[in-house]
Amino acid sequence: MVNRLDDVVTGALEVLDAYGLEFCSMRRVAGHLGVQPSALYHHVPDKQTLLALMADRIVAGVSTPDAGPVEKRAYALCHDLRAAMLGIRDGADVVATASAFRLGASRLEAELVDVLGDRDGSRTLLLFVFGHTQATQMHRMAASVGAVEPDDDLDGSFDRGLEIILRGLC
Amino acid sequence: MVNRLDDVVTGALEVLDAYGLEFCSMRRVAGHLGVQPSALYHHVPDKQTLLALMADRIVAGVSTPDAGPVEKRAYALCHDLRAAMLGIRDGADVVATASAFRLGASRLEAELVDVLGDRDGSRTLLLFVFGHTQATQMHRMAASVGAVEPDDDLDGSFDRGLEIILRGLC
DNA sequence: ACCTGAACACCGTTCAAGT
DNA sequence: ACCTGAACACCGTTCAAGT
Repeated sequence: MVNRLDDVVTGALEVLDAYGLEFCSMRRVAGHLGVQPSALYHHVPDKQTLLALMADRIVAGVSTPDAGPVEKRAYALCHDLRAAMLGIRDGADVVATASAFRLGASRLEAELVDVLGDRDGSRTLLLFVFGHTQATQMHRMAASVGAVEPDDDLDGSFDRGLEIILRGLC
Repeated sequence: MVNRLDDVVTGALEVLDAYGLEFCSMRRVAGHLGVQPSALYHHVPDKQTLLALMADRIVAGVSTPDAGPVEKRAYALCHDLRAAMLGIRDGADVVATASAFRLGASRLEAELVDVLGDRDGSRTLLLFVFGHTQATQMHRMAASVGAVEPDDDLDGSFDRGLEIILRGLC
């Protein structure tokens, strides 16, 4: 079986969605691809790099609308980003961790700075989106296992947090 | 050698500060305490619980001043919390992860709700403090190894982010 | 270019047994 | 109450070698 780097990332995302980050090991990804664990190191120098590539793919379709009032554009980006991360198991964890590593240098942050014209404001907004989405995803997981009573207004809480920051920003 | 739960948490925090979260394994903590790995399970049901106890200890001294204008009290709490997490290697990671698990149910969030009278505002503020401090600590680690040019205004960036949220809140 | 097979130095956790 | 010793089922990564 022949794999390219793209196939490896795709396979890793399939394992992530099926088993969660905790069990998304190099050995499991290799098994899923029908290959020995060591074969992955032909495509990727280490696990951290693979996780960064997975994060890039998760947010690949997210971007800022290029028309409308500043506030609406920022709002739309944040909502898209949240949806993309919620679209795959543990997606928020994967993206947040990878992004923390290059804070100040991520595409999303650069786009937001472009829209808002405010470095610290963009960072504040992004950190909130990551943090809140991680908490949402964690809470949903815990609730689906019955470990906690479900919170039915996580989306509302996200919106209101977003509005607090945008209010302070504009 | 006889250990209590408190000694185990203390030992774990020493290992954390000396080697970082990545190498803060149950086996290493046990070794540090001069005990077999299995001995830890007499004190703690699993690693996750130990990490939660470590997080509690890291923020144990943090609390809201009970006088002054609302904004100053919230500001002081956030700064104290940040300082406590920065006071130990990977402290922000440990506290943020443990807190994400009980969002809505942590002592710090309850105190903040008391001061601000706003659930979503408190959550927004806390998520920012965790996210920004994690990024700060990560960046400092990377800079100290020469992997990245040091950013000399992380503290200023934190303050400005805090002000954006407090402005939107009051 | 892409992969195998074997090895190295680790993990978290369980469990019977000891004191 | 606190711990040992041994085991189980895993990790990430390296490296010589194969096609």
